[in-house]
Amino acid sequence: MELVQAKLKFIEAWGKLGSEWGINRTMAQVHALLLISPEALTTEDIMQELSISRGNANMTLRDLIGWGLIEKQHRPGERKEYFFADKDTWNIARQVAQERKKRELDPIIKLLNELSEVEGKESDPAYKTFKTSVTDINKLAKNVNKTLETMLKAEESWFWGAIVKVFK
Amino acid sequence: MELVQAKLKFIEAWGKLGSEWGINRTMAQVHALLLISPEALTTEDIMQELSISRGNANMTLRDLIGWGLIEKQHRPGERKEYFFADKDTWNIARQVAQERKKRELDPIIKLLNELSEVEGKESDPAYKTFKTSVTDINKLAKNVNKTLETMLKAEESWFWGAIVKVFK
DNA sequence: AATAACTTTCAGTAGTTTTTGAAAGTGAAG
DNA sequence: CTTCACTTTCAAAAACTACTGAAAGTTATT
Repeated sequence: MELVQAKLKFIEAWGKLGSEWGINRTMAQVHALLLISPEALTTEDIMQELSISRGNANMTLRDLIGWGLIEKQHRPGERKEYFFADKDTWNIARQVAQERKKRELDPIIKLLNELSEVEGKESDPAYKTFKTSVTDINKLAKNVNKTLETMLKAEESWFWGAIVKVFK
Repeated sequence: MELVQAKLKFIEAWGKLGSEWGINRTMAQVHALLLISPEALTTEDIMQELSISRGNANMTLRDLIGWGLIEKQHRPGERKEYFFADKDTWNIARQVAQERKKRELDPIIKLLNELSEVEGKESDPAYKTFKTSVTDINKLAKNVNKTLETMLKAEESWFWGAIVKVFK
């Protein structure tokens, strides 16, 4: 396969994957573009490569910075801003995991803890079923949380080494 | 907290979580409703509880069956169909993991393998950066894949036991 | 074979999210 | 203090996704 087509395929696939995970397609595509680009790019470059508007490019870049996935670069003597992506895949995975944990897992754990406190009679089937479901989901959520926390702190090689050791 | 409000909160939260993960909000809410319901429910019940249309309820229930999260139940002497959710949280997690793996991870691994084959000169920075990114993501994806496969086969207690043992 | 009890479909509508592009903002340099 | 080179904002439009409800379809019962 040619590099040019391969790049297009990669950008497209990354965009699709993003949108399946609740991440805006354009954001994922801009990220993909920067990931495979050896040089930092300007807003103009990105607009051209992906055929998107200035406004869209600007917002998307801001969001990516918010997720900790890309950074601004300034070059001496130039007023333009350049953007480049962290190329370390493990960092990317951690960044994304951290952001989603904060936005999604943490609030749901908080809620589940509250819902565990609901009051009712053991003899009421509606109560019993509710309580059991909530308690079980809570346990699962806490295990996921613990594992994520370990991952966030861990080095890649150690993490997968440990996992593989147990699961082989 | 009262059971009635707690149920509403749970359904709302589950719906929100679903939509953040690319799962239709209504589908997640119907699932939540069935999860905390001790009895199997009819389409009619679900329409009423969640104030949704017949068409929506029907499509959503079909999708949930497709995900392996709920089942139809027939009662002797009745023509109505009843629906109930698998209440085992670990099964739910596995079902969802399996479905998403099949739809998302498997295709991306296939593509990454293809993209690893791209040809070019080592001296071309565009080529080198592309290749490195793709190779790294590929490695990560394969590790995730392996872990998921283990999870899909595993018993809950064994799985978390193993994880906790390593990460404590 | 007619009715009744239900389920499924789908064209149109409503609601949500994303994108555009022009205008406003910013601040460095002359 | 004005211009210039850029960045940011945001209202309106477009694109996308989800939902409705009436009509068509299905199957059990009489």
